[in-house]
Amino acid sequence: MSEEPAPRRRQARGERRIAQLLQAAASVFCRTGYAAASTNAIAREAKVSPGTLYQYFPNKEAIAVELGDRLLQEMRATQGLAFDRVDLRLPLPELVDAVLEPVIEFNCRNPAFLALMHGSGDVPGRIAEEHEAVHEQMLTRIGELIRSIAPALDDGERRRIAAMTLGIVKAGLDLVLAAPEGPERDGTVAELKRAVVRYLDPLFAPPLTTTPSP
Amino acid sequence: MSEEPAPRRRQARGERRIAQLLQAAASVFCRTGYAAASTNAIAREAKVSPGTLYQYFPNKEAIAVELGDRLLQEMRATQGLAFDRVDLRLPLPELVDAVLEPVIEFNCRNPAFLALMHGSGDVPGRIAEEHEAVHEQMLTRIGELIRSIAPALDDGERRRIAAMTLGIVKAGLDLVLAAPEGPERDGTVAELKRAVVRYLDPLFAPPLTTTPSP
Amino acid sequence: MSEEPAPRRRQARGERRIAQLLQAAASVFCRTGYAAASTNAIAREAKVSPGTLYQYFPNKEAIAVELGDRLLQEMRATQGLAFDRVDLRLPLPELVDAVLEPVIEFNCRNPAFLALMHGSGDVPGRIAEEHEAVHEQMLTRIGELIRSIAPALDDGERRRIAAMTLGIVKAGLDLVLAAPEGPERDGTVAELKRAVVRYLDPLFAPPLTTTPSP
Amino acid sequence: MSEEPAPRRRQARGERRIAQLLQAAASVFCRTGYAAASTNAIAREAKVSPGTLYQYFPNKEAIAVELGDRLLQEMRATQGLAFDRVDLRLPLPELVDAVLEPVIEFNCRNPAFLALMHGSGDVPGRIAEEHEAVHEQMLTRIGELIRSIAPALDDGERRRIAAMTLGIVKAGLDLVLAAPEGPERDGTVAELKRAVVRYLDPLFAPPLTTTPSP
DNA sequence: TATGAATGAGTGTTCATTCAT
DNA sequence: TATGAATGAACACTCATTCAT
Repeated sequence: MSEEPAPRRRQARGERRIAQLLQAAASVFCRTGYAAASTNAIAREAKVSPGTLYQYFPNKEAIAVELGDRLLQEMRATQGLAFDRVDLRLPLPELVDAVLEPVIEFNCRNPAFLALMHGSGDVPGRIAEEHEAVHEQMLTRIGELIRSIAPALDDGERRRIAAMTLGIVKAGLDLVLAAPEGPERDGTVAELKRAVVRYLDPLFAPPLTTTPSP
Repeated sequence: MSEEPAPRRRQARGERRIAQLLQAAASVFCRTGYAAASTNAIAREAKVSPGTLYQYFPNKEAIAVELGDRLLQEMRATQGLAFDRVDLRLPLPELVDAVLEPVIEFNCRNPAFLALMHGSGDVPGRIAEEHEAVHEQMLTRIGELIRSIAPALDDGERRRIAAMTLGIVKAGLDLVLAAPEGPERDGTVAELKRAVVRYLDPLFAPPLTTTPSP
Repeated sequence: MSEEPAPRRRQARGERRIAQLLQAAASVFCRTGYAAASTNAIAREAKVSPGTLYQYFPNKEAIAVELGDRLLQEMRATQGLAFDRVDLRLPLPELVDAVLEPVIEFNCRNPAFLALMHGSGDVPGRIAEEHEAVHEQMLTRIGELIRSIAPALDDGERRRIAAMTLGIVKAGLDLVLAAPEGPERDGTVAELKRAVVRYLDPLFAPPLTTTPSP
Repeated sequence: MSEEPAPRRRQARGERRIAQLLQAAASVFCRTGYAAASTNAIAREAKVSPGTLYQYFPNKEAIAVELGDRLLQEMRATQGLAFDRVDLRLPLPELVDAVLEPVIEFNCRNPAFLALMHGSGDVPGRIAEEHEAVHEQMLTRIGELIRSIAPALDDGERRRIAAMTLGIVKAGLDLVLAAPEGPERDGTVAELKRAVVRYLDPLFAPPLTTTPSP
C-alpha cells in the first residue's frame, strides 16, 4: 500500500512524457512533414532535451511509428464502430453522414494523422507499411459498403470506385482542415458529404427503376 | 558579326543545360520527393557535376521553383486553351471532358507537377508561394466555369465548390498516375470524369428540371 | 553513545557500496575496456542507480583510479611479501617460482588489474600516472632482484633487463588468463616461468662457469 | 595523350588524400586508441574538414580497416620474405636476427600497427577479425619455425611455445617503441633478440646431446 | 541516501554549397 | 564554363553527469 504510489507515479510521469513528446512530434510533423522534422526540433517543441527524447524513443522513426499507431488505434476505435454499426438500409445521405462524421471529427482533432498519411515518399519503411495497411483496410471497408449498395458491380470496378471515394474523402478532409473552425469549416464538411453522396448515389438506381410497372 | 553568334550559342547551350537539369530534378523529385532529393543526386542524374548545377541555379529551392514555373507555364498553355475555348453550352459530360482531358494528359506526361504540388509541409517558402498562386488561379478558373453553370450561387459557396472540385481532380489524378497505363488507367480516367460530372451536375438542374411534364 | 554507531554503520554501508561498485566496474572494464565502459553500465551491473554511483565517485576516472589503487594495494600486500621474503640464494627456478606464483595467482583472481594496466592510450591522465607509478615500482623491485643475481651489471643494462622481464611476465599473464582453467592454464603458467628462468639464467653464469675444471 | 593527365592527377590527389588521412588516423589511434579516436579529431589532424574524410571513407571503422589492411600488406611483404627465405640451418641467434630484424624495423616505422593490434575489446568486428587472422598466421609461422627446430614437440606444446614467443616479441616491441631512438633503442632491440634466443635455445639440445659416444 | 529522469555537450555522419583547377 | 574535391553547419543519437523527488 505504501510501495505502489511511487512506481505508479513514475509510470504516470513516463506516460505523460511520452504523450507530451508525441504531441510535440505531431505538431512538428504537421508543420514540416516527417523527413524535414528534426528530433532536436521535436525535443525543443516538447521543452525537453534531446537526451530525454531518446530515453523514451530509440530513434526518430519510432516516434512516428508510435504516433501513427496511437492515432490509428483511436481512429479504428472511433471509425470501426461507425463502419460496423451503420445501418446499411439507411438512405445514402444518412449513411454517408454516419460513416463520415466520426472520420471528420477524428481528423479535426488529430490533424497529424493526415500529415503522416500524406508524406508519400519521404517516410521510412515501417510507417509506409502502416500506411499501406490502413489504406488497404479502408479500401476494403468502403468496398464492402459499396457492395451492399450495388451488389452487381464486378470486383475491379468496385475497387476503383472505393479508391475514388477514399480519394474524395481525403481531398475533402484536407479542405476541411484548411478551413478555419466555424461556419466555413462546417460548410466545407457539408460540401464533402454532398460530394460523396452525389458520387455514390447513382449506384443505387437499378433495383428501383427496374421493378415498377404493375 | 562575330560577337552575336557566340552569346546565342551560349544561351542555347545554357538553356539545354537548364532543361537537362530540370528534367533530372523532375525525375528525382518524383522518386524521392523534394525534401529527400539531394542536389548531388540531381546533378548525377543529369550527368553533370554539382558545381555545374550551381552555375545555373543559386540553390536547391530555385530548382524546384523554376521547374514548377515551367510546368505551370506549359500547363497554362495546354489547359488555358481548354478552359478559355471550351463551349460553355456543352452538356456537362462533354464540358468536363473537354476541360479535364488536357489536364490529365499533361499530368501523365509530367508527373513531377503533382509531386511538387503535393509536398504539403516539407517544401520551403518560395515553392509554397507558387503553390498558392497556381492553386488560386485554378480555383478562379473553375469558379468562373461554375458561375457560368450556376450564376445564382453566392461567392463563398462558389469558392467552396470550386475548391472541392479541384480536390476531387487532384485526388483523381493521383489515382490515374498510380494506375498502370492501359485499360486500368483508362478506367480510372473515366471514373474521375464521372466523379466530377456527378458532383457538378446538380448545379444545373433546379430551374429547368423541376418544372417539366404536364 | 547514540552518535557513534550511526556514522560507523554508515561508513560500513558506504564501504560496502564502494566495494560493490568497484567490483561491478572491474567486471565491466574486463568485458569492454575502460573507454567503452559506460558509468550507467557499471551502475546497472552493481544494481544501483547512476545517481548512487556519483554519490561515491566524482566521475568515471575516479572509479578506475580507485579500483587500480585497491588492486595495487592488494597486489603489493600479496606480492611485496613474495619479493621481500624470498631467499635470494635459492636456485633460479625456485626463486622465479616463489616470486611469480603469487603474482599469477593474484592476476587470475583479479583479471581487471591487467585489463586496467593494458589500456595503453585510451585511459585518461590520472590512470596513466598510476600506471607509471606501479610500473616504476615493479621495475625497481625486479631491478633489485636482478642486482642481487648479477651485481656487476651497470644501471642502464639492469633497467633494460628488468623492463624486458616485466614485459615477458605481462605477456605471459595475458596468455595465462586467456587459457581455460585446468591443465591448459597450468601448462601456460609453467611455460611462463620457464621463459623467465631461461631469460635470467645467463646472468648468473659467467664468473663461475667460465673458469672450470682443468 | 592530352586526356590522361587529368584523371591521373585526380587519382594521384585522391591517393594522397587517403594516405594523408590514414597517416592522421594512425597518429590519432596511437595517441588515444581506436575507440577514443574521434573522426573529427582525425580530420583535424589531417587538416581537412569532416566532410572530406567521409568522401574517402564511409565510416570510422573503414578507416581503421583500411589502415590495418595497408599495414598488414606491408608487414606481410616485409616479413613474409623474412619468414620464408630464412635459412633454417642457421645458428639460432642469426635465425632470430633474420626473422626479427624486419619485424622490428617495420614496427618502428609503423607504430600504429601495434596500437591497432593492442586495442583488445574496444575495436569493432571487422578489425577484431583481422586481428585474429594475423595473430593466427603469426602463430602458425612461428610454430613451423619451431617445428623445424624441435620436430619432436607435440602440437599443443608447440602452439604454447609459439604463443609465448609471440608474446615476448610483442612485449619487446612495445619496449623498443617506448625507447627513444638511438643507443637506448638499439640496446632494447638487442635485448629483445637475446630474450627470444634464450627462450628458444633449449629446444635445440636433444639431437646434439643424444648422438655422442662412438 | 537512493533514485532515475533530465541534461547538454559531444559523436559519427550527411549534404547544400563553394572554389581551386 | 565544367569539374569534383572541399567545406562546415546541422542532424540523429549517446553518455557522463546533475538534480528534483
